[in-house]
Amino acid sequence: MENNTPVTLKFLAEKLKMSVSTVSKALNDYPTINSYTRQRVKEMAQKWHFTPNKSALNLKEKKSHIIGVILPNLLDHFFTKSIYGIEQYAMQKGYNVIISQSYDELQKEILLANMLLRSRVDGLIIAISKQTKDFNHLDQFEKLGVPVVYYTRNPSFNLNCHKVLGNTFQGSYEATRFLISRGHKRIAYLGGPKMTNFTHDRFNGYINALKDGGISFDAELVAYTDFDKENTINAIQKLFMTESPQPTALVAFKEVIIFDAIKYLKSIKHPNFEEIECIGFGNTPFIHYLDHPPLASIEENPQSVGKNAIELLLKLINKDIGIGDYQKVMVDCKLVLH
Amino acid sequence: MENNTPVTLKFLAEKLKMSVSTVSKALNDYPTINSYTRQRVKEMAQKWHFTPNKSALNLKEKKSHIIGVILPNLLDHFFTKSIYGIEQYAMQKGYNVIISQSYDELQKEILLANMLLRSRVDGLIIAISKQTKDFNHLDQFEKLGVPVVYYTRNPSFNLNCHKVLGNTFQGSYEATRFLISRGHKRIAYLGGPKMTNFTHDRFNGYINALKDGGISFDAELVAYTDFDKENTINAIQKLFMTESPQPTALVAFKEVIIFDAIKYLKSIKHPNFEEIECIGFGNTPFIHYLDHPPLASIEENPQSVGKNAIELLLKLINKDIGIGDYQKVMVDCKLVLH
DNA sequence: TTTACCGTTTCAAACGTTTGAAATAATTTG
DNA sequence: CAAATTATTTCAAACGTTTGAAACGGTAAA
Repeated sequence: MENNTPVTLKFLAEKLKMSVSTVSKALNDYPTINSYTRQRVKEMAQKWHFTPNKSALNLKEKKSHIIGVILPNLLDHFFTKSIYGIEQYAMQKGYNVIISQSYDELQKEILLANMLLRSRVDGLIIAISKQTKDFNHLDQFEKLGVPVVYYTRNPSFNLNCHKVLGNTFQGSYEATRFLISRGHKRIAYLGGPKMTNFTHDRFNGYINALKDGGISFDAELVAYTDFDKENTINAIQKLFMTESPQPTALVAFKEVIIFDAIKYLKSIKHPNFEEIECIGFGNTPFIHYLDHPPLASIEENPQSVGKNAIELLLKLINKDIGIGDYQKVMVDCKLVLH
Repeated sequence: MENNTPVTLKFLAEKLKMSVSTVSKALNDYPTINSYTRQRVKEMAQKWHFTPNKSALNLKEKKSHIIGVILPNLLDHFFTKSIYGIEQYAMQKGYNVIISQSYDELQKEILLANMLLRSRVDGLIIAISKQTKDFNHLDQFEKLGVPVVYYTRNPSFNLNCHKVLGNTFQGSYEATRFLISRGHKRIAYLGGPKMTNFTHDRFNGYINALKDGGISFDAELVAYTDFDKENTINAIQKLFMTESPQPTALVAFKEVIIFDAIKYLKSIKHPNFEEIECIGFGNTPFIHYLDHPPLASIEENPQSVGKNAIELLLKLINKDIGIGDYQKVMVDCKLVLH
């Protein structure tokens, strides 16, 4: 409008008839700069809406001020909400966030990781794909000094890495205890893909709750699936189409899986599917439209998980924490009744 | 690993005992460079995994290679899917995408717009909030030569701007015709927030379909709402709690609104809510879990809308199209039966 | 008057790239 | 064999910022 020459330090310096370095130092509050000069510079900068050129700064500081985020997909509300926590905090600290989806495919994840590495991101936050068992494509980040924070999903074997996880043990413990308190004796457990440890903790929460509640464990009440409907149906068949006494309640590793389960039981006209009380991880807004909504949801506080992940990552980037000093952050879950 | 000095042009030049400019020109296929030299340079670059430093390039080219995207939220699957179209194409062309959510609030949108402008994005793609009536915060982009593409949501009055829209006229026309073909005589129309024109086109599609189908228009069959449940209930009351003959079908500006409608009708035990045939915009994966799913969905092809938006934006950034030569792109909808 | 020492400002190099102009090397021409 | 021409490489400036070192003007001490 007024002028189309870019407002740079040089521009301000010419207006003020002083050198570029004086202007720079004045804006950065160098003590050697005369306070009157500093004031004049700041006024001029404000008047012209000066903003330091990020590319120049990046070049100088050898940083990109970009954080890479890889997650399986954006259709899962957990991830969508966690992004809000990440973006909010990153933006505040002057970082930009690049979000990319692996669609739970290892090949795609590798491609994205390489892409982000080439983009020279300053750090990476990742929820690994369900296929990821090998971590070469992620280890290269740390080798180059780029910190990586694993969030939500975490390799089952003891990998040395920074992680931010939902306290799924506590989540399924509470859910199971709640079901026990409602009088259930036969509570089924439906677990997720075995390759990521998020199954493991949930299962232990269930087991411990049973023990503490004085109910003996029955392996027939446990089945596994993933995000594939067919596998879910198989699992449901294992749990509900047996000779032994049927389960009257269900704890599932993901709430959406319960929807598939109920739909299937309904389709085969399972005699008392309406009475089965289900609780799963997640808190889908959609739930209220269902005729047979789950009894409760385990709210995973995705926003908090996201915020913790970015907070940790920034500490690593700023070397407040050593890259080899591996951290583990747990975020509690909360049982939400409907 | 092998070495921690950064792989730059200078680094390669020293290895090859030639000047930085030769290396640069060889990599950029300058015809003045000897082909043998070029080959040697390229081999060396490959060997050391050379990638040009983006910050340096950005500084030189006076670009950020960042595209800003502002959208109301990520919980709506339309937006989530449209992002995929945007990101995919942008990444391919060497651009990064910053996504931010306005939560349909004008104040937040203004904040984000200013933030992105200060971040020196090369272009902006925006789905305006439902509160946006004034465009100062967006006009400043074009004034500074930063192109803006409005997508999906478009100001109702005739604003000169670049837009990529779903062909909602065609979408609701087809939906209405389909309902007529199934014998419906009283088809209600439930529209959305009036401030954005996306209501307008949909309504016209409905009207024209009625006309072409030989059904006379009845103002009593039209009501408006937004994303607020209470307003939806009011609208449903207007449509379904009257003396005059009840509607037997419904066309809604958003599919999720239908869920609220059905839920309400069910809760008040509306005598024949199960027979009402509904069609809305959107194609929610969730639909299959409902006991009374809509008859059909109007698929808006969000991915294609996103892709068209970023394609147009990049053309504007590269000045293949003049910033003042306003473009309008329409993406057809498709009726999906369930 | 010279020297020393402030407080303040400016110089100059650096970050990694591109690119027109200038310099050099190689080849052809007369 | 010198001159002209062409092919190839290098120089140097620029993009906008930061920052240690050098320079400046002024005052105080010797």
